[in-house]
Amino acid sequence: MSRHLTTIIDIAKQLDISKSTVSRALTGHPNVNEKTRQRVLELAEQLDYQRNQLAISLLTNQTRTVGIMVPEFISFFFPKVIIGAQEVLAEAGYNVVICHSNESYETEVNNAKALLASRVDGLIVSHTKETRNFDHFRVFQRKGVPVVFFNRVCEDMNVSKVTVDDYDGAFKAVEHLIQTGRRRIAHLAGPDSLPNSRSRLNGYRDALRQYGIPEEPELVISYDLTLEKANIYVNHLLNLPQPPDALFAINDPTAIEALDVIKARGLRIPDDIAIVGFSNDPISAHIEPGLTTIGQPVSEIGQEAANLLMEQLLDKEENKPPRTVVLGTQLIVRGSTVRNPDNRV
Amino acid sequence: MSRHLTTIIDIAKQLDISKSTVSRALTGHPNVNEKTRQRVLELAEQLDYQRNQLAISLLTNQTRTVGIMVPEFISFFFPKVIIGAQEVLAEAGYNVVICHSNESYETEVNNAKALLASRVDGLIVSHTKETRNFDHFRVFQRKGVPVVFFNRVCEDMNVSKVTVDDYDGAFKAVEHLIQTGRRRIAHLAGPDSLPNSRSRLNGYRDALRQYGIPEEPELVISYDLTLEKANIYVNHLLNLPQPPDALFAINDPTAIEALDVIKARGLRIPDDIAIVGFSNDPISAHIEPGLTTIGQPVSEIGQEAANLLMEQLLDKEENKPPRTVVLGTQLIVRGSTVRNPDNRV
DNA sequence: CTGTTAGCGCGTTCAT
DNA sequence: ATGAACGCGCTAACAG
Repeated sequence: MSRHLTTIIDIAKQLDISKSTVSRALTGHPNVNEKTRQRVLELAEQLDYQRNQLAISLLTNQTRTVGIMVPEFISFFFPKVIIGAQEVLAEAGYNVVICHSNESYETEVNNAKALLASRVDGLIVSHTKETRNFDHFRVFQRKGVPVVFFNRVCEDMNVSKVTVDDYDGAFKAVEHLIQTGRRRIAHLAGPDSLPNSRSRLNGYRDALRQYGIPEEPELVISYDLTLEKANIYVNHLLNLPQPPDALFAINDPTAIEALDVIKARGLRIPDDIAIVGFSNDPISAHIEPGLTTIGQPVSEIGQEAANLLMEQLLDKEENKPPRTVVLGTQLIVRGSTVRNPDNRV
Repeated sequence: MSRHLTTIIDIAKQLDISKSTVSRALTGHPNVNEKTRQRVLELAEQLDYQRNQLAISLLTNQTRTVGIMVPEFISFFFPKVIIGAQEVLAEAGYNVVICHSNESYETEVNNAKALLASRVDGLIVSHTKETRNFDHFRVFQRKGVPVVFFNRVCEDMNVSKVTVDDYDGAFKAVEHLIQTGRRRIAHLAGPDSLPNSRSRLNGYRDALRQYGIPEEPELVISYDLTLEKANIYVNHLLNLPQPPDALFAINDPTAIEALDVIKARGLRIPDDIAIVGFSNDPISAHIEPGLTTIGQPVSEIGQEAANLLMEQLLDKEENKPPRTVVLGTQLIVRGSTVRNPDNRV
């Protein structure tokens, strides 16, 4: 296994011409004899010639590759965002390198280093729930590699961002619970470190306030987004002297875990307790009862992120200021909040 | 934004030493004065120096990067395989580039070219359902870049492969249906082009045969794995003069679609018709009733694939022959086949 | 211990 | 229309 791949020099030698000519023929340069070009192209084909992207990147100082880093990609959300971004990026001739940090700050830092070392032209990222320090992302900025955050965004960095209106989504979710008659509405919130979980908490609070319902501190629990903890806290809420009559969960997996716990305890949904999630995970439409949730335009998040990145990539010189795009959400009503939902989606 | 990243030459100039010394200091070469090393390390830190992986790869003719290409990654399966592979690969110091071909042959070919151009050291791949021609993978082989197939494997290529025992899994699924009293067992099969769908079909057939149940051709339908078609064919089966009393679906999404159709028609599961899927998708445990299915060791598939690749990567010289690893499956009984499943997983 | 030189594969001047 | 020479950033071989 010699592992020597054909280079333009090999082709040049065999054809007894210079490598410059081969290079020109291959890249479609106008100044090259049509017959020579044919011979080069033929031999290249015959020899399985593949241009070495490494050499070109080294030469041009751009890889036409962008990195996408996500905290996980088991749930449907991040893969779908990635696909959305990839559509736009591929269209523009960019390759994509996908990394996942596994919700680990350390892995995130390492991935960032690897991405920088491999000289990506740009970075699209949603950080881990552990991330407090963003220096590993600031390096990109400092080196002129544009960064776009989505979903989980660093508020302190002056870069483009894509989010959904988490505040509004949460508000709509809680408003829906209130309008269907609930008064003791619990909220399983995410870690305080994530801006979107703070926004959702604010939406929850403001909805209660607007409808004149006092907030009960014992009904609001922040947790680390693991299902084990979700299980514990749902049980805790149900064991309260005055248990809640509704639960607004930070995301669908949490809501589904809650639903399982509640069903296992023999309570009826939505009669005894109603549940709303966030994100419209595909599972939500399939469970019994269906989960009322807040839908987000997932692919669009990816597309927008890619667009914002392209904006920075193309206007290298003009120094376009970063932009933030906030996308809308949608209340999707299913059986976990009303008996006969009409718009079962 | 100058986009000039610090190089060892910059450091060398500022310290008035040669770039070789800088290189040595940075890579931990023993032959370098400890004081010089300190000065270099300090300045490098201060200047945000990041080694240019491109240059090193060009030089060493290896990128320490492996490509993983999958047909899709919305379902849980492929992401989980990727994570499994990544664990092993990261441990061995390899980076991973993830591509998805979106079940499109054309995209697959393009991805393969890009991966080759960016000089990955190896490739782990599961091909699209459209793929009939494997020349774009053979190029890797020819160039000495090891390839490992998993899940959907090319039978004609002499490379390492990881699969599960699809035949045995299907056999167990159908046997379970027979043992719980079903006789008219339909099978929604995958496209004939996929070896694993052929194996599952064979398992189905042999189970029937072994239990003396004649195969009814009208009960076996091959289709393209899209949910639209699944919907159509399930309805078709139910409209048969003698509808089936059980359905073995090629995978869980298909089974879940069938389950929805069957419930919508007011039939009782498992009394009127039983359903078994394949792959143990997380959704399966959450739907009503739970879906009986065949579990596969998903992360292990990824880990094994990575191991087989490493084997080829390390023994470049010795020319180790490719190996095929076949992993076992597990019948997981839930409510879609028996009223009170005891081992609800 | 350190500096010099060569070369990885390619595109791009600048000549011819 | 073609060739020679240079350089992208780095490591390694060879001299000191």
